[in-house]
Formats: sequence, C-alpha cells, structure tokens
Amino acid sequence: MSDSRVSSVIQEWGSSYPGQAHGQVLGSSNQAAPAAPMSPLDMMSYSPCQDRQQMMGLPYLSYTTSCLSNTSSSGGQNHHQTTSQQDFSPFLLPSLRAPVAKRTISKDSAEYRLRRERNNIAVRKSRDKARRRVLLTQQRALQLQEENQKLQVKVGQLSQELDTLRHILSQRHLPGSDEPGL
Amino acid sequence: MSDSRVSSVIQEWGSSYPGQAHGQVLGSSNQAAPAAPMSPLDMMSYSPCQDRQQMMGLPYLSYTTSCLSNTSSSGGQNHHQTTSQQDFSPFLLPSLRAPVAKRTISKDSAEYRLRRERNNIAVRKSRDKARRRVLLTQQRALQLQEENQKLQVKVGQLSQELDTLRHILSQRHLPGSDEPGL
DNA sequence: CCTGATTGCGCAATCA
DNA sequence: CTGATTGCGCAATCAG
Repeated sequence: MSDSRVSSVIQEWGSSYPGQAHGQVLGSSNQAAPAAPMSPLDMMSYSPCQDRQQMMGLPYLSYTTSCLSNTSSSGGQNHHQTTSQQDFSPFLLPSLRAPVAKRTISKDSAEYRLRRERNNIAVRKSRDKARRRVLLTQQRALQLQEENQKLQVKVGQLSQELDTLRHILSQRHLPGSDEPGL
Repeated sequence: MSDSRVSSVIQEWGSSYPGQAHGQVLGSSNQAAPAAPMSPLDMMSYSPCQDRQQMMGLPYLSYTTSCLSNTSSSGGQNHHQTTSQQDFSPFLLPSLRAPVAKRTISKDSAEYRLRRERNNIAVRKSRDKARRRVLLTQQRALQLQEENQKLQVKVGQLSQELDTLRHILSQRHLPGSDEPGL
C-alpha cells in the first residue's frame, strides 16, 4: 500500500475495492448483479440485530396457509405448512394473532418462481456485499496495524531525540545560567 | 505485546470474546455446540479460496448415481440425480472419469440422516465461528483506529516539543559558544 | 401491499 | 472417513 509517511490509513474505505473478483461463477440462472460499489455508509451501518424472533423451520403456531400444491417444484427443506384450519387472524389484535397468514401462493406458480428467483438474486448480491465488507475490514485492520507499528517507532525516535536535547540543555544550564529564556 | 506508553492495541485477539451471544436459539434439533473459544491461530489462517470448481446444483456431466429413493425425506433443493445409466467410472483413468460416483446412500436411510445432522451441526459451528471472527476483526479495526489517533497526537506533541528545544538550543549557540560539549 | 435486503438454516460438494 | 468450509436456495423478516 502507499504510505507517504506515517498517516495514510483508512483510505479506500468507501472509494476503491481491491478484489471484487468474487465467486459468482455459477451456472444456475445467474443474472449476476454487477457488484455495485456499495456506498460507504452501508459499510458502517452493519449490526447483526440478534433480537429476532427466530422461528423458521418449525410450526410454532399452526400458521394457517392453504397452499401446498408442491408439484414438480423443488420443494425446499423441511418447512412447515399445515392444511385446513380456520384463520382467525383478522379478528385478533396484531400483537396476539399468528404471523398473519400471508397471501396464498402455490409453489408451482409462475409468480412463486419469479419471486424465488428474484430473492435468490438478492441473496447472492447481499452475500457478495457482505463478503466484500469482511474483506475490506480485514484489510483495514492490517493497514491500521502497519500504521500503528510505524507510529510507535516514530514515537520512540522522537522520545529519544527529546531525551538527548534535554540532556544537552541541562548540561548547558549547570555552569553559567545567563540566558533568562526558560 | 508488552506496552508501557502508547501501544495497547490488538489485545483480546485470541483471548477474550465480548458478545458470544449469537443466534442459535432455534428449536429444530439444536445440539448447539458450546461455542469453543477458537484458537487464535484459526483467526488469521482465513483465506476464502475462490478457485473452487463450483458446480453444485447443475448436472454438468450426467453424473451417474443410482440412489434416489427420496421418500418422506426433506428432499433438498433442485439438485441433480440421474437414473439408470451404466457407470464406466471404474474403467476410466481418474483424470478422465466423472466425479467418482460416490457410495450410494439413499436419502431415507438412517445413515444419511445421521450424516446430515452431523454436517448441520458442523455448519452451525463453522458459521458461528465465522461470525465471531468477523466481529473480532471489526473490533480490532476500531481499537487500532483509536490507538492510531492517540499515536498521531503523541507524535505531534513530541514534534512540537522537539522544535521548541531545538529553537532554544540554537539561541544559546548564537552568543557565546564556550562549551565544547557537542 | 409490494419489493429488495438480510439472515439463519439445511443441503451437497469439497477441502483438510 | 470425519469434521470444517463454502456456495446455494428457501423462507421469514426487516426496511423502505
């Protein structure tokens, strides 16, 4: 990296991107978003947010959804999907009813596939972004570490130089202290 | 890493872990590995290795595998799996035949589920580790940044002090240079 | 309500 | 062979 003296770190944080040649070489309907440069603000505003409900592949409340004509589709993993059961959601307060029972969408519908494909693209994009973010953080840490070592060396040099000058001055003060200037 | 003045960064890199309270609150057969402290060496030896073959959910060579009694199982995503086709793998040189045609394992066998479950556990563990690694890298970068600012301030102070002493010395040298001491 | 972005999970391929 | 990694798709949820 280019470092003129002892203070050129944190560059390329929100401007340049080193690798950018990430995976994304798949063969399955890969639209491959052009890997947008990702705004610098996005870089810092990243907090995992671990206080999520976290109930994915489990029933949890019998979740009424009357839509499972899973024919010839890929049929993801072992996710829920119960059948025939009244939906009282509209009559309950939002804070009390089950997850709302979304709009029924059969898994073999064109819309379903369209949504899935779009989400897959979004997921790839998001993960690519995350990967780049991690790489940048790693590089930033390395740069800062180098920078730090240089700065510490410099501090050591300056301190020693100061000690030398102080010693010289003290010597000169001993015999004839004629100058009033400090 | 002993420091006495302006060099106390990179601590807790391989010793302490702040949060460690990660997701992992699922309800689906969650063995939840105790989040081993992860050796400090593992932290640095991390290179994505993007030169992989990368051919997962696609046929790619008709890949002979006579094992798909996918009954009542979860049946993952749209992965390959062709049927009825002779396997000439044993008669071809290792460098010419298809991916070896592994040992046939039906998806509803107990062994399959056992392997899957073990892998799922390993995956969770690995991802947890990766998450912690990322968090640590982020914190390290922040610490290094603070440290850097302090060091730069210190360098500025020392430089100024040096200038002052140099000025004083030059003043003393002008009038009577009687002392031979350097 | 809809759409894109995130995130945890399981799967399969591959690495070590 | 076994555990560790990694890319992917799915579904739930978040954020506009």
